[in-house]
Amino acid sequence: MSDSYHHGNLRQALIDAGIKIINESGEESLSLRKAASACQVSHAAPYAHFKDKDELIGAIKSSVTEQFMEELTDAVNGAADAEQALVEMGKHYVSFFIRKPDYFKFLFGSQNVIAHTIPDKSFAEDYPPFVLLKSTYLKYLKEKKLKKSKEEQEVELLQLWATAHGLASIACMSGVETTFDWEEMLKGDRLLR
Amino acid sequence: MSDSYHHGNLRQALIDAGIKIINESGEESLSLRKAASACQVSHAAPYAHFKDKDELIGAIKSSVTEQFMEELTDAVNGAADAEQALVEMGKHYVSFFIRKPDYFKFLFGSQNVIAHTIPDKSFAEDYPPFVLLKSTYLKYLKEKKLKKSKEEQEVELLQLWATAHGLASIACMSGVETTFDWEEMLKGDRLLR
DNA sequence: CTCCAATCTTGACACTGTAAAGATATTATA
DNA sequence: TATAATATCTTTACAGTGTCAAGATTGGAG
Repeated sequence: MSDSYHHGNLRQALIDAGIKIINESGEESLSLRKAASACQVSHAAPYAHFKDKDELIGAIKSSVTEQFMEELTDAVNGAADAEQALVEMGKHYVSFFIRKPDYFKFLFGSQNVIAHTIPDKSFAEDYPPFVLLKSTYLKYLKEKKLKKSKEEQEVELLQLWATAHGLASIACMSGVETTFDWEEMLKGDRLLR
Repeated sequence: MSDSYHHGNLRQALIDAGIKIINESGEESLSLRKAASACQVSHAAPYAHFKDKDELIGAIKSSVTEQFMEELTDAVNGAADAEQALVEMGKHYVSFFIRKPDYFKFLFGSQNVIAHTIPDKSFAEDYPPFVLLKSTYLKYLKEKKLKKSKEEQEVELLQLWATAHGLASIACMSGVETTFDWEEMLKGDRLLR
């Protein structure tokens, strides 16, 4: 308990410090030494918990992805039916990153989130946001009693994901408020019908 | 002409060296000093041509974007009609980055391409790939004699762009060959009709 | 109580971006 | 053409970075 030498929970503290730094001054200013000193610990202490700077970054990405998933899950659970759940999920997929563009740059920037988050990369079948999208979409098909071939389902799923992800990317890239109308895109026989 | 002290065209040489480094070992391994030494020049020489590392990176991004535009333009010009031009442009938008995932990470990664490429950021109205997409789309509307409101046009344009960009992003992220069917997405009353 | 493994510190190294001061070549000026 | 101004490049220096090695400190298992 004597907290001179042993921090107690340095691993989590480093992750939190990293997130704070990213929020305050962006990813590019995140360094192992800054995170360490934010935890009042020597510059080499992180190496007891992370093999690499990359490993710390991977842990931070997982943590941010959990935040992201929390919002998506809430959006889906709060919807009246599966169709609205799809709409709300897409809306939040985009608006989350518009509110936190630094998160988007961090997650989908230089490195590979998916490779970081999931071990075996069988496309994105294990990537949490995609898993949630897929299950919601399947519920939607059942709800509307729509019969589609596997191929058609894959195309629609990928298109839904790509549209939301592309919008988020474009918005975060340009830094300008994109006046997109997500409902307009989904409805009107465009992506869903 | 005595090429001891003065390089002759160091600015362009640095850009080329940067591109080569990115292609060979990714963006994260690109440093001013490496680019300088690749041009057989001292490590501070770049500062005669670029205020910053950021400024060199901006120049490289412009150069890569030109390459990208070349392929898109060829695709559009080689098409029989405007509809096929739209399809081909989208196809190449994605496949270009699948062939060069490091380019995608570099362009749309940590920094802001659009802010780099164009001075005043009025959304993306000046971003070359978007400009080409827009003109092609308008030609397509005229060709098919389709009347759409300004709002509907904007939604469709943004959706086209987001879909292509999202697919590229997802493909480059996961690192896995995405078996997407671009034509399937565009045709079949999905994005175009 | 002792010993071991986990955790943390200290010191060192190579590499980075960038600034300042000086050297050299090119261009403009007179 | 001679000289001055400017652009280009080198050298030196410094703070910050990731990472490693060696040692100090601690909590816990036996």
